[in-house]
Amino acid sequence: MNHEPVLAPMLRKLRLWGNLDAAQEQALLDLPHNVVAVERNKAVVREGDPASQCWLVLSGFCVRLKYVGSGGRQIVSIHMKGDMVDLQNALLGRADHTVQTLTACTMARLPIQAVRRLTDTCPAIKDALWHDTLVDGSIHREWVANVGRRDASTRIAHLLCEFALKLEAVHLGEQMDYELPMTQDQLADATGLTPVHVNRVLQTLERDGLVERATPKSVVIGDWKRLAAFGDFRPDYLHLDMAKRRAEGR
Amino acid sequence: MNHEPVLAPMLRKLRLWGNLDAAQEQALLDLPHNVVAVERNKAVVREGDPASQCWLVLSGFCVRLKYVGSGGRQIVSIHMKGDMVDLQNALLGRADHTVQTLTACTMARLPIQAVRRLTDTCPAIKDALWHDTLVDGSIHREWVANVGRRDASTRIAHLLCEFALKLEAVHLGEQMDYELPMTQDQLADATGLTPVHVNRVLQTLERDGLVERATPKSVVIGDWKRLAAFGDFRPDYLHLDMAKRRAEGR
DNA sequence: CGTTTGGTTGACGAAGCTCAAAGCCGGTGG
DNA sequence: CCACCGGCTTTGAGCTTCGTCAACCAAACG
Repeated sequence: MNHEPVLAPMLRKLRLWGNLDAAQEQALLDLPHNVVAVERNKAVVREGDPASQCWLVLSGFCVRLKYVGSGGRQIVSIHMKGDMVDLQNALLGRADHTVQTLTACTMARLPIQAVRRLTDTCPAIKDALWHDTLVDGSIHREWVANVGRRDASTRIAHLLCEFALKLEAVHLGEQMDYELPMTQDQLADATGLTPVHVNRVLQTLERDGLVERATPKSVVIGDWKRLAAFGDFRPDYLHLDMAKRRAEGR
Repeated sequence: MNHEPVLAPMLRKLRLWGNLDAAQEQALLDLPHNVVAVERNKAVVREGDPASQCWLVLSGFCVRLKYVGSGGRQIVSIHMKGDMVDLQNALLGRADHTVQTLTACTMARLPIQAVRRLTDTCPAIKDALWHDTLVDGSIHREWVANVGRRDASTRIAHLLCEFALKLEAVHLGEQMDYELPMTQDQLADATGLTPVHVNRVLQTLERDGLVERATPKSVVIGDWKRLAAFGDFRPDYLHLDMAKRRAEGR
């Protein structure tokens, strides 16, 4: 059987943002890289580090996060297969946030100069990557609103919806029933809450029939429409056309 | 005397992000545009609208914000002279957030196709604009952390610091003493708090000698270092080199 | 089997929210 | 010049949501 190129997941993601011709796609796949196995809960980039590498997630899940003075941590985004998780840091030259794995991951490390060389010779690729960072920004804005203006249960429901939809976009299948790769501690760091409170909120969500949880980490969304409504989730900010269809469709 | 070109403030900002040669700078200044006077508290772009124009702030202040289901509003960023306040919406094609003035503003409206045409013919300009959107993303991440993980007074102090530093970057002067162009309502929308609570926090900040407020809106930062420490403000996320010097320097 | 990691529970406390009223301008019109 | 008005700020009292602390539990793993 025919092995898929290592960097194919990145390509699949970038295709969402624009059309690339065969030569451009090949150039992307030919980017120099090493594949690295990273264990769970490891920081691959630390806030403040000079950043010269760009990390691409091939399998597993990771997050970007920031520490605040009081010792708290705030997760600012969650990433999965195909995400170039550190393009921002690498292009800006110095990491303004930490990148950490949630689960064991396989990641590809691309030297940023090679990426730059490619974007400089190929405008379509530069556009795709730019677009990717723009969508990233849109998601950040939604998170500011989520954390700033929604109450705990709405906030968590919203996060569960976003995660489900992103999973689906990557796997190109239905993901209304998935494993959330985060502990309640980490969920708390993503929502600006306490682990204890996250625990209680999850219980009420379950009691209200909005999710089922066979094991602590498994999430089954019984009624997508109801959860999305409860979580004030309108997927436009993901700028995923597929997302839009789905949210209305089911 | 020699009139400055209308779009000069944009140029001044973009120069922070990279070197442009004279021809490139001229091309930017020559972008087609109309100048519009916008009164206070007017939305120039609404969430959900198709976005085909890009707005540039020439004078005054404006914000980007999102509405949530419960009726709340969350301001996601604050903008001033020289900021291309709607590049993100315009490039993504549909507005994922609202753009609204805080004060009366003069703004320039650029057709996004013209901007695209320019970036397509001139990679250096595309890079500068890309960089601008990347810094924007970095600021968003800091806001997620600010709103998610800092308590009310730290959060407000942080915002005051960010504002002071951005003012300074634009005006190229000292801005430890400025007019905050926001009501306490708006400050609340930017920090995810209630107006009432913002009011009380401002009073404690004043009582503790961290700021002085001759009139409600005027802010005088007596001791920059102390306010920055209190507000957990480390300016690296602004990716403004000047900012760094200043924060340590005084 | 112990140990570790994460989840669950309870009692209590505090930060911040709500509601409502009152004060304080700066502007406008009589 | 004064009275009124509207937008903003300030204050108070009571309440809710969420945080803290501390213990206990359950599954996973060596």
